[in-house]
Amino acid sequence: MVAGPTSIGPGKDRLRLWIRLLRASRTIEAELRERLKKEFDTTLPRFDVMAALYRVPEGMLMSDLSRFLLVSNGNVTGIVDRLVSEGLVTRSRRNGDRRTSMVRLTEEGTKSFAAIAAAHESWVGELLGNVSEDEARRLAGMLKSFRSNWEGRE
Amino acid sequence: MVAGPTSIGPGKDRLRLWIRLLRASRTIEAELRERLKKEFDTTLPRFDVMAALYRVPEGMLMSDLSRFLLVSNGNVTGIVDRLVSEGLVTRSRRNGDRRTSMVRLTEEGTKSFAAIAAAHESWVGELLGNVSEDEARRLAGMLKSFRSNWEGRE
DNA sequence: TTATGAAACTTTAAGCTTGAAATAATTTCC
DNA sequence: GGAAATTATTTCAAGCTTAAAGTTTCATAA
Repeated sequence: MVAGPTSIGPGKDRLRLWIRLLRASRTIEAELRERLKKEFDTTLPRFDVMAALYRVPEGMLMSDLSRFLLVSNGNVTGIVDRLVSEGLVTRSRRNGDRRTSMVRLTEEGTKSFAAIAAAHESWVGELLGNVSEDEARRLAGMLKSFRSNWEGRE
Repeated sequence: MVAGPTSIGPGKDRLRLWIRLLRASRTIEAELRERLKKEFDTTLPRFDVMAALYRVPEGMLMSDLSRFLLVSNGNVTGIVDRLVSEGLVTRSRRNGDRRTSMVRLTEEGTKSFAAIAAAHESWVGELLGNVSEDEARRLAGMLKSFRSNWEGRE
């Protein structure tokens, strides 16, 4: 998935683009993962969940999280389990529908996330440093169509 | 990692770019993974390893694979183990340095990969269909700097 | 009402992934 | 030559990930 095109032909440019896209995201992801671990003793999936919840103080359902983060249901269960056991989020099952549970950041989780997010943003700025802000805008525009249909805002 | 920016500020455009990049690659990766499973009963990591080996008939060392694919050493061990047990690759330890083993595609592995790669390339073309070939070239150019330093070719 | 189906979530098994520790072989340098 | 450092790889524990199967709850409608 990270190797070069195995043939030349009509789809060549798109294939090359895909490989570059993947290499770029893997490289950046690996660096962010390592720093999250070293600096904050946390992981990327935990960060993702907390980032999603941070935007929505009223909380999210498990299935919302799963859709938003583009990962499976069962996956979210495990990550939230660990976040709960660390006191960073809560599951509350006290609404009308007893199948669902609302997941929210705790106060500690909110505080903790704010600090991590600040570092995270500056890391991304650093890692994408060789992309000018202008170029970043253009690139982001081209990638817009891949934005999940689920989320209206950003 | 996939949520929107949590603040506005100087790094905003780069952060947005990173989030779009990540969403795009996760979306495409998920689709490719699913098709590889359904159509060829294989996985993305196995495909990656085979793609790397396909380009190099003389084979690669475990550590070459690890560097090239941007994954850890231990990871490659497991994937290659499974490919060996499926008869798709071989490990040969018969060169001068007895610490190393040369990993190669078997004849069956080569044949198998060629078929998968053809489908893979057309899938990528389809999934990136809304990016014109011209746009693909420009985007790929912008992402060039993330190409691993290790590989000279592509 | 009560069966039938759908929805939200969890569990499970298998595989992927990492970082760190362990093993084994080679190289370096005294 | 032999100790010490380096290199290549594997093993391990913990966590992430998926798809599929299972559980509980809700909604629909006969």
